[in-house]
Amino acid sequence: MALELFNTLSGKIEPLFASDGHVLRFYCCGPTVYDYGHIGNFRTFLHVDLLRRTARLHGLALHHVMNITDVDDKIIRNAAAAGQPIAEYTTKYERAFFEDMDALNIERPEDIARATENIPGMVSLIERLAAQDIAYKAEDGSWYFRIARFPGYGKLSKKDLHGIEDGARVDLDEYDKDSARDFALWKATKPGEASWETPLGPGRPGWHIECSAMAIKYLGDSFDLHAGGEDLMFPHHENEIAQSEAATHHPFARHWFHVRFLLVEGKKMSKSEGNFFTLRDLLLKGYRASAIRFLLLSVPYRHQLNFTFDGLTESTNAIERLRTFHDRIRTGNWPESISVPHQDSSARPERSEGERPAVAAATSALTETIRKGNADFTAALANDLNTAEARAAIFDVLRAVNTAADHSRLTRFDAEETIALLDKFDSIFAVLNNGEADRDAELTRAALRWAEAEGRMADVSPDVLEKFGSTSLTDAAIDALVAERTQAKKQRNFARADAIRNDLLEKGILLEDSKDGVRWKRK
RNA sequence: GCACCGGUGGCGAAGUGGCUAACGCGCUGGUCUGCAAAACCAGUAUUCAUGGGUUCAAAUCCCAUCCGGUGCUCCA
Repeated sequence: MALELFNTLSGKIEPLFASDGHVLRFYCCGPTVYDYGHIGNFRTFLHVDLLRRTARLHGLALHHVMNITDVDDKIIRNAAAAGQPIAEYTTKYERAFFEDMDALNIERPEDIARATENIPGMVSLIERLAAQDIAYKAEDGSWYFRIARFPGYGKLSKKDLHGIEDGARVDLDEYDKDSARDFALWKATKPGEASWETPLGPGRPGWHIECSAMAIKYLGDSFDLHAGGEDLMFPHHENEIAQSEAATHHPFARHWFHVRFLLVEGKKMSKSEGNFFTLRDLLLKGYRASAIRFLLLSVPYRHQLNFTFDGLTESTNAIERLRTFHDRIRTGNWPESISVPHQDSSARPERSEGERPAVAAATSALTETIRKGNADFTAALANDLNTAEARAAIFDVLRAVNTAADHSRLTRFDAEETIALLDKFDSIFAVLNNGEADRDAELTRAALRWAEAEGRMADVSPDVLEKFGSTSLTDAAIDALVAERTQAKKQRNFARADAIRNDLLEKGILLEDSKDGVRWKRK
C-alpha cells in the first residue's frame, strides 16, 4: 500500500513519493535557537521523525535537510540582554535542542544548515530576484519582495490577497515599502545589530530567505516535500514559495506537510497561562521521555492534541504494558509446536463442530491475527500517518498473544512473528528502548544534572529527587532487599516480606513475583 | 469581524453513509497468587454537543444553535 499524506498545497491526500524513485528529498523548518524547545516544537519535529521512519518503512531513502535559525530579532535581543555574542548565545541553545531531540529519539536530519553559514546563498538568491526587478531596495537599505510580481502568491495558504488594497489600512510611509504585503528579504543594519557586508549592502537576512536558499542548495530547485508547524504556512512558507519560484522558475516543494498546534490542559500553550512547558520542565516533574514521545505521537498530526498530565500518565502506563509484553515474549521459552490438545473454554470457538477443534487450528488462527495486526499497522500509517489506528493494531495483537501465552498455546513461531511486529512498531514509535528499561531513568538523571548546573533545582519535583537524586536506592541495594524478602517468604514470614515490598513501592520500586523469580522495576 | 478546524463512554481517541461504535488509560467483578504485581476474562456509550432535515439506511451528508480551538501579526 502506498504511503499517502495530506498535501496542504492541493488540499488533498496524495501519494508521497520520491521524484527520483529512490531518495525522498525534503526540508523541514527547524528551530530558532533563542531558548529551550517546548513541547509544541517537539510535536512538529516528532511528526517529521514519524514521517521519516514511515517513509523508510516504505523503502524510501532519505535526504532530509533542516535549518537552524541562528540570527533573528529575538536572538539579537536575548543575546544582548545576556551580554553575550550571538554565536555564543545560539550555540548553547542549539546544543540543548539536539540533546532534547536525542532524548525524544528523534532522528537527526541528513543535513543541518545554519543561517549564518549560508549568507552568500541568500545574497545570490536575492540578486536573482533583483535582476528581474522582483526584489527592490528601499530607502533604508532593506530589500523587499514585490508580491505583485508573483501571481501565485497565496496558493499554499489559500489566501486571496486581491481584496487587500495597498495602503488602504496601512500607513505605507512607515514601512518604506511599495506594498504593505511586500516582505523583507534583507534587513538593513541597525546600530548594534549583527551585520554582514554583502553586495546588497550591510545587513542581515530576512526570516524567509534562509529556508529558500538552503533548501535549494541542498535539495535543488525542486524537491519532494517541505514540512513545518501549521503556523508557518502563512506567511513563512508562502513567502518561501514566492521567492524561490520567482528566482528559479521551477516549482519549489511538491508536497507540503503541516503539523497542527497542540493545546495544554485544554488551553493554548502560553507563558501567561502558566501551561508552557519545555521538555526539561516535564522531565524534572518526573515524566518519562518515552511517555512524552508516545503522547505527542498518539494523536494524528492533523488533529489538535490536548496535552495533559493525565495523558502523560496514561502513555506511561500504556508503554509499560507494551514493554512488559515485549519482555515476556522475548524471554519466554516457547515450544516449537503445541502437541497436547487443549479443551480450553477460552479457545477460539471453531464453527466446525464435528472436526474436533485442533490446537493447530487455534495456532494458525493466532498467526493470522498477528499478520493481520501487522498489515493493519502498516496500512494505518500509510493512511496519512494514522498513529491512533496503528497503536490499536498493536494492542489487538498484544491481547491475542498474551491470551495464547496464558493458555500455553503460544508457539516459538508465533512468538517470533510477534517480536518481528514489535520491532517494526518500535522502528516507528521508538518507545520500547529494546528492553533497556534504564534509558528513561538516564534521561531524567541528565535533566537533573542540567538543573543543578543551571540552578534550577527548584523546578525538580520531590518525587524525582527521591527516585533519582543522590539519596535514591542503588540497584544493588534494591537487589539486596529483594533477596531478603525472598528469604522471608521461604520462611513464610509474609509480614516481613510484605513490609519490604511496601517500603520499596513507596520509593517507586515495583516488585513482581513470577515462576522465574522476582523482577523489579522503577515506576 | 472574516475564514477555517473540531465537539464520540469517567478521560484520551479511531471510525466520515450500511457488520454487535476500534484501541488505550481508568474503574468494578472474576481467574491466578500466601497476599500482591503482571496477565487473561467479563462489565463499564442502546449511542456519537443540541435541534431540525435528506436517505431504505447517518456518529458520518445538509441547515441552524451552543461550546472549544486556530489563522488573518512574531509563534512549532
